Amino acid sequence: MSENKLNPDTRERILDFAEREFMAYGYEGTSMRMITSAAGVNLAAVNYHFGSKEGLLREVFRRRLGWLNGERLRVLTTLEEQAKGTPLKPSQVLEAFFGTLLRIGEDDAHGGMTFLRLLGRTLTDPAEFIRTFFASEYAEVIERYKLALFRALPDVPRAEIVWRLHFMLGAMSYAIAGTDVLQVITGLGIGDAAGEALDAKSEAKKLAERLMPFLLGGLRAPLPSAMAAAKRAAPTRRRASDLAEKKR
Amino acid sequence: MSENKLNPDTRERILDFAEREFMAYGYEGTSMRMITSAAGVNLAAVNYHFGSKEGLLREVFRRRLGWLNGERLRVLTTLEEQAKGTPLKPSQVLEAFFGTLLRIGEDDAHGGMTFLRLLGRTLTDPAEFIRTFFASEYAEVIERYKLALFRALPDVPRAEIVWRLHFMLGAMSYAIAGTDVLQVITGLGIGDAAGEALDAKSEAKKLAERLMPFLLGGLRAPLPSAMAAAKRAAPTRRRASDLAEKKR
DNA sequence: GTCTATATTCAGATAGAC
DNA sequence: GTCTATCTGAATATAGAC
Repeated sequence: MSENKLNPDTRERILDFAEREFMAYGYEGTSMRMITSAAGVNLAAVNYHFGSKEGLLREVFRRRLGWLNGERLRVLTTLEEQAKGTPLKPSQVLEAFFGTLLRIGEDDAHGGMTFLRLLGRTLTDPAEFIRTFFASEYAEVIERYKLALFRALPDVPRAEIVWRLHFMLGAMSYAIAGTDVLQVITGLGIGDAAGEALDAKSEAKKLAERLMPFLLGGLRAPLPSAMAAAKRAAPTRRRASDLAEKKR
Repeated sequence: MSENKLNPDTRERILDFAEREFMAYGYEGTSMRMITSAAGVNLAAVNYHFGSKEGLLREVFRRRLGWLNGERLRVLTTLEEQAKGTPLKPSQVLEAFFGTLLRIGEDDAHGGMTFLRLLGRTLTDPAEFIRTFFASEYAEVIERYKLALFRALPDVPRAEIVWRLHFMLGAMSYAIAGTDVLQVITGLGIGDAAGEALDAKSEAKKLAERLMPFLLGGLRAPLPSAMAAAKRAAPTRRRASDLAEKKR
C-alpha cells in the first residue's frame, strides 16, 4: 500500500492517508489532525494544498474517480465500436461498468480495496457537498451507460431499467463498503475495518465473481407487470433446485 | 409525522426529532443542540434521558428495530408453521424479510420513510459502536432467515446464499437510503433529503414493487460455477427481449 | 513549501438551583 | 424532570516567521 512507498511528495502523502482515514472513520469522524499525524506532515499543509477539509475529500475522490470513469467511458466506447451499431449484451454493459470498478480492488495503483471501501461508504453520506460532488463526477458516465442499457434491453420500459441500475449500484456499493451486519455475524467479508485484509486481492476477486451473476440476475428478472400477469394466469411454483441446475 | 402530534412526552419528542436530524445529516453531522432546539426541549434532557449521544442513537434504533425484527420473526414463524415442515419458497422468505421492512415506508407509526432512510444511511456507517450495535440487534433475525433460505434452496451452496443475502441487503439498504448519484441526476427517487416527499407513501409502495422482483432475480441467478460451465459448453447469447417476454 | 502559534467556534457533558 | 450556566476538549482555519 501507499504508506510503504515513503512517498516524499507531501501532497500525495496527504491524499494517501486521507483515503485510509476517511475510509476507516468516515468524513465527519476523521479530523485533519488524524490525517496529518498519520502521514507525518504538518497540519497546515492540508489547507495549503487543498484549501479546506472539503477540498481534500474532493481531491481524494477526483484522483481515483477521474481514472475510473475515464476507463469506463473508454471501455464502453471500444465495445460499441466493435459491435458496429448492434446493441451490446446486458452482460457486456455490466462487465464494463462494474467489472472495471471491481478490478480496482486488485490494483493498489488505483486505490485497491481501501478506495473501494471508501467509495462504498461515502456513496450514502448525506452531506450536501458530497452528494453534489458525486453527481457531477458521475453525470457523464451514468448517462452513457443508461443509454447503453436502454439499447441492450429495448423491450424493457426505460423507467424500469433506471430502477434496476439504481438497485445494482446499491448492491455493489454496500458490498464493497464491507460494513454490514452480516459480516460481523458470519465473519464472511472483504476485510476488516482497521485497514487491509491479509489477502485483499483474492477477496476482491471472489467478490467480483459472486457479484456479477447476482447483478445480471437482478437486471434480467421478470418485470413486476409480467409477474402479476403470470400470477393471475397460473400461480407459479418454482423449485429451489432450478437455480443450481439451470444452464440456459 | 410525529412533529405534528405535539407529543408532550419529552423523551419521545427527542427520539422523533433525533430520527429526523440523524437521517438528514448523519450521526457525526448532527449535534445534540440541533436535535434539542428542533424538538423544543432543553439540551440537558438528552443526557438525562439517554446518558449520551451514543445512547440516544441506540435508542432511536432500538425503538424501531425492536418492532421490525420482532415482526420479522413472527411472520417467519407463522409461515413455517403453515408449511408444516416443508421448505418455504424463496419468494416467501424474501417477502417476509424485505416486505416487512418496506411496508414501514407506508406506516408512519413505525417511522415511515424517515426511519427507512435513516436505516439505509446508517447501515454503512463505519463507527465501531454503531456496527456492534447493529450486529447484536440483527443477530437473531439474520440467523433465522439464513436457515430459512438454506432450506428453501437446498441445492445451492450455503456460502453462496450468504453472499447473495449480503447483496440483497445492500440493494435494499441503498435504495431506501435514497442518496445516490442516480437520483440526483435522473430526479427519480424516493424523496428529497430535507424531509418528507410530497407523497412518500406511494413512493414507498412503488419502491417495494420494483425492488422485490430484482432481489428474487438476483437470489435465483445462475451460480458462477454454472455460468462458467455453460460458457465452456456453448457460449451463451441471450436476447434482451427474453426479459420482457418471460412469464415462466 | 513548511512550520509554530493561535484565533475562533462548537462539540458533548455536567453541576446544581428549582 | 427541567432549567441555566459552565467546564473542558477538540475542531477547522489562518497569520506570519522561516
